[in-house]
Amino acid sequence: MKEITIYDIAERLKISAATVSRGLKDDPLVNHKTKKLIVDAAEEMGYRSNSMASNLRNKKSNIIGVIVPRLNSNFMSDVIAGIEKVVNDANYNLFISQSLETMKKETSNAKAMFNNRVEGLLVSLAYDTADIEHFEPFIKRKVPVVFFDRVFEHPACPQIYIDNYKAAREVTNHLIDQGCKRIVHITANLLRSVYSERFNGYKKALEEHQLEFDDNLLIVNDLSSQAGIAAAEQILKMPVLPDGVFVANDLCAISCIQTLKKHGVKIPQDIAFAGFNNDPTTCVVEPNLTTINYKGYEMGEAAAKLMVAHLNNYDVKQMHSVVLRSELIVRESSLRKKN
Amino acid sequence: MKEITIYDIAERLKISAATVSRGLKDDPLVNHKTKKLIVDAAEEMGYRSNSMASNLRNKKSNIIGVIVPRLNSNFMSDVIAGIEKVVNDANYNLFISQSLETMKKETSNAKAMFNNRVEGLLVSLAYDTADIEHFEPFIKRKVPVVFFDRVFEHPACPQIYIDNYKAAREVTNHLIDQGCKRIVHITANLLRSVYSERFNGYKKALEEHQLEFDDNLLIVNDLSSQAGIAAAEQILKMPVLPDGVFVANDLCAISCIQTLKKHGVKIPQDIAFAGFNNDPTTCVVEPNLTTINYKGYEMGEAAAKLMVAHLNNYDVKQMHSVVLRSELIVRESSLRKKN
DNA sequence: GATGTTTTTACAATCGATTGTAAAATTCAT
DNA sequence: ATGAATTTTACAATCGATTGTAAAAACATC
Repeated sequence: MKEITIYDIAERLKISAATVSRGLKDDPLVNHKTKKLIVDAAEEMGYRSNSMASNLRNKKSNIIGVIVPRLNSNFMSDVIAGIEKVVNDANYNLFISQSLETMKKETSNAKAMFNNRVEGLLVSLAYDTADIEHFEPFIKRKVPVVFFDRVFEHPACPQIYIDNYKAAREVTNHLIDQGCKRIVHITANLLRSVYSERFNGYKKALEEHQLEFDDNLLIVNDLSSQAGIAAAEQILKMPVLPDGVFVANDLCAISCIQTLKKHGVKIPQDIAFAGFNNDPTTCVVEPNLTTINYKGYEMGEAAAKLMVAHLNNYDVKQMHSVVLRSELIVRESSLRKKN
Repeated sequence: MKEITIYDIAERLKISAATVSRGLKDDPLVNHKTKKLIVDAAEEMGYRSNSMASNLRNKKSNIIGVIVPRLNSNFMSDVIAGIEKVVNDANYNLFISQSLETMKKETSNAKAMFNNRVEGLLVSLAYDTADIEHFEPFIKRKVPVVFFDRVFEHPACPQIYIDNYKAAREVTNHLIDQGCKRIVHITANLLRSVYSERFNGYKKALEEHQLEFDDNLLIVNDLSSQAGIAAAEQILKMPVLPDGVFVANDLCAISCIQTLKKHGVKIPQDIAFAGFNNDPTTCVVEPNLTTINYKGYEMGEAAAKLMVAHLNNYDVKQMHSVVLRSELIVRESSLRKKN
């Protein structure tokens, strides 16, 4: 099964390969009639362009790399779906890899991407990534690196995220509104800006209502389902039970709720709950979970669009960060007052 | 920022590019000492191999393509995660695209994959794919096509799936065991073997217990959350309420349960429920949903491993299909007898 | 028909790594 | 030291598409 090349077409038509190459891509240097002959012959002979040869010649790989902590989370698969759509429509190809939440794998993935000469890199950082040295090779070579969700501040790297500070403040305000005075905050590594921002929003809301921040009410874990159970146990052991809990993601919030329920705690009467992400599960758990909604799909789209714009040299160099909309969705888990 | 090539290294060391090329890949034709010189120089000069050049020369793309119905489902993101791991470890790269459940997009994705010269294709078919004409170009060129989950029988294409027939039969048997006599089956396009097999398993179990299959108890939809609500309404309108429901996925089962609950139906006392997939949500819904567990991650791994084996010409040509383990997980939603 | 314009096509080098083969360098035996 | 055997290295062609430039063909003008 021999591959057809432009040389084969050239030979068949008794013209030069250069003309074939130009003819196939609508170059004005080629006569209409010849063009048609070329395209027809290509079709008939089953020609397909060899992207490796063309990439080599053009010094372009046509590949956009993606590194995310995990592929199998609700949020992330939405993001990937959004990225895929935009990138495919722009005729780029996607290389996807996961860091499994470790900086080590993130680094090795980045190196692989680098060696594969991706033309751009979309990144959401791992849980323990402390610096972004490993992206320097890209930045040095002016390969655009765009961060999304779990971002990192760097002058050369655009960011896509939501206003975590504002959202967290809104959530906390809502809980306070509902009469909560002792609000536990469960979150993850405060090195990640998403979590530190949420934490700051939480503190700000407390402050605005003259509630003092209590160190004992802060629980830092990895926000896994497992961690939610442990957090619940920690809460049950508190000398005074809190009356509200704001968890930085839904997964952990839900397992925490379920554990507390098993111990007879009434949600929201005893403890009001709020999560973050609006996972589908939030509408299944009883009571339904109050949360922050922000669409992963749109974040993926936005990040990919920004990347494509950069690669096409559209005028976006001045766009350093894009803040996406997010909204508080109030459900039963936090409703203690009847309106 | 000029890229370093083997020619640059050759010049620096005053040897030929051929030797550099060989030295970098441990060819026995190159002296130990020279090898070290080459590797050191490459390291120092910041050399990175140009995969496009090497792919062109080797006529290999190093790319494995993946086409799935949707990226953003629990099951599928697990699968992708499994595939990613295996493929990355084997030093291949992944091109991922989604058909969005339409044969049309599946076809165009396949064409794109073909033009990008993927070396292998992993496919889970779209909802309405009726034939696999669009994969013929791959098969003709001996590019391995491996189907997983939503498979299609073709002598040249290995398949990875679970025994849907057996699993469905087991689920149905369990419901019958719990005293159900009128069991509704909610499923999707019976063209897809996953669904027809489940349907057959369901019928088989009925037959084994001398229960007659009733056409009115079969509901075919797209198994979406929306469809679950509609199905619940349809059930409520039935002249005689069923006493059991077996849904071909969890998503639809859960929305159906929730709708029925809203109408005062008691689960499992009035109607026992079972789903399929073991989504995380099954442990959140009340009552927890009985379901079939099979790990997407492992399916992804298995499919990718089989692909890599084929590409490496390991002795797997005779492995036409791989059936993965699945298990019934009994939870409250179907437990009417106390053990 | 000679000259000038414009359109169309061909030549040849290039992108960087790979590999069969020939040539050179080294080692060894005598 | 000489020739044979072996190790090490270099030459050159190849993979297929691209593109600047030169050459050829077609056409128009006087």
